[in-house]
Amino acid sequence: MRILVADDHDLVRETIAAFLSAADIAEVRGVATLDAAVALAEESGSFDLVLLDYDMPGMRGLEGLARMRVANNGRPVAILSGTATREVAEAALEAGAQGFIPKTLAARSLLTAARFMAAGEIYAPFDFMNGRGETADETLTRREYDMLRGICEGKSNKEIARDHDLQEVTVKLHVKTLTRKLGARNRTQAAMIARDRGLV
Amino acid sequence: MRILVADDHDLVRETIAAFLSAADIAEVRGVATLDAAVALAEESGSFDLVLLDYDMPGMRGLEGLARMRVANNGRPVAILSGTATREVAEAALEAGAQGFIPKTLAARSLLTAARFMAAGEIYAPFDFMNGRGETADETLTRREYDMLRGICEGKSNKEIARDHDLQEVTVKLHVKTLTRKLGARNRTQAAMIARDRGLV
DNA sequence: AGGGCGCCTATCCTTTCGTATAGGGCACGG
DNA sequence: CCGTGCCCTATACGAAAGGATAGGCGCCCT
Repeated sequence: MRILVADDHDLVRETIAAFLSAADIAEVRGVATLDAAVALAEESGSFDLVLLDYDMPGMRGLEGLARMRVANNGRPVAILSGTATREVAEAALEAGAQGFIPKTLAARSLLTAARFMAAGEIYAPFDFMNGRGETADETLTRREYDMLRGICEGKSNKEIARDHDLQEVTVKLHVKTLTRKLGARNRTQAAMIARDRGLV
Repeated sequence: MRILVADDHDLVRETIAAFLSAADIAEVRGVATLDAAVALAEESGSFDLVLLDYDMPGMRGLEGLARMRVANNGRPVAILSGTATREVAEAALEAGAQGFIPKTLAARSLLTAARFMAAGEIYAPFDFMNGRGETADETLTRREYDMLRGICEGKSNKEIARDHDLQEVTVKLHVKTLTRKLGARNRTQAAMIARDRGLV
């Protein structure tokens, strides 16, 4: 079985690829952009399953899904995301995705899901689709990402403000909202969560 | 020549891998955990050289070295570290490592060292082995590790104090010293450094 | 045209963090 | 026995962080 993992976050991609390789998956390839994924599929033949990160250079929402489906000769393409909402998941399935994989999914489940989708079935985790699983509409804005980067570098609000030519209060505002969105209690935990999810 | 780079820090791993690839190394693989490294070696055959980060999930000190040596069919496995002391380097060589690579090593030297080790020679940088290279006596005490764990979980000093039946001031004291030892400016940066080095 | 959203700012206030200084206790090794 | 290192505590103070409330501006979309 040949699987292609397309994710711009190294850690995620490498880990997933390594895990699938460690299972009985014969060939696992990894790329970091949609263009690379499309090119690889066109050049080396279609894959039994393609896992596409929703937030990846070139994706433009679900436009990238359509391109990939063509490039993969209509064979299974699933969306992978750590942040996207349930609405996005539904839209993805609507648009012909073979499944939707939240990055919070347990590794074992991923393997099951991968086999399932490669076999032509549509996979969507139940509790995610029914709101119970991390509604996660908590997508960060550009500014919030800026603040988050600063936090992860151990900077103070004042420094972050200076770096981006803002007032300290404004930084505090963004920091407050982004920590809420990440489900963190304070900046430190937000930094750790960001690190875990590769948001930095 | 096939080389495997196992390091949980994305940037380091990718950089080393890219550099080796850019040289005349035929195949360079990268993984982020010891388990992935072992699995890959067992599945895809042994490597001419494996570079193992000393601070990486699953390593448990030099236990991981032994596992990897078995998984790689006794072929060269070297230890890679940005923090470990000279004592660790010596212990690693004692335990059968093919070499010890401080991350401060120049890129060119790395290439030389890699070829050297792949050829079966034992590599250990002279000035590192003789004390001049980063004594790194900045080793944390038990208590400081306790505090660090709390910090990484996003807890407040007060909570950490309660968890360990201490006064808040005491926690502050330890936090201050450990952040100094780690070269961090504040708890958040200390948490990130702890993560990067796998101290948690 | 109005509503929603992202964004910026302001004031005010409380809590937490970080640092400094100054002790006492305990264990270990020279 | 005394130094050294680790640990705990106390008081105190300035600096950050965090939270609440309120308002203004620009943009997009229906």
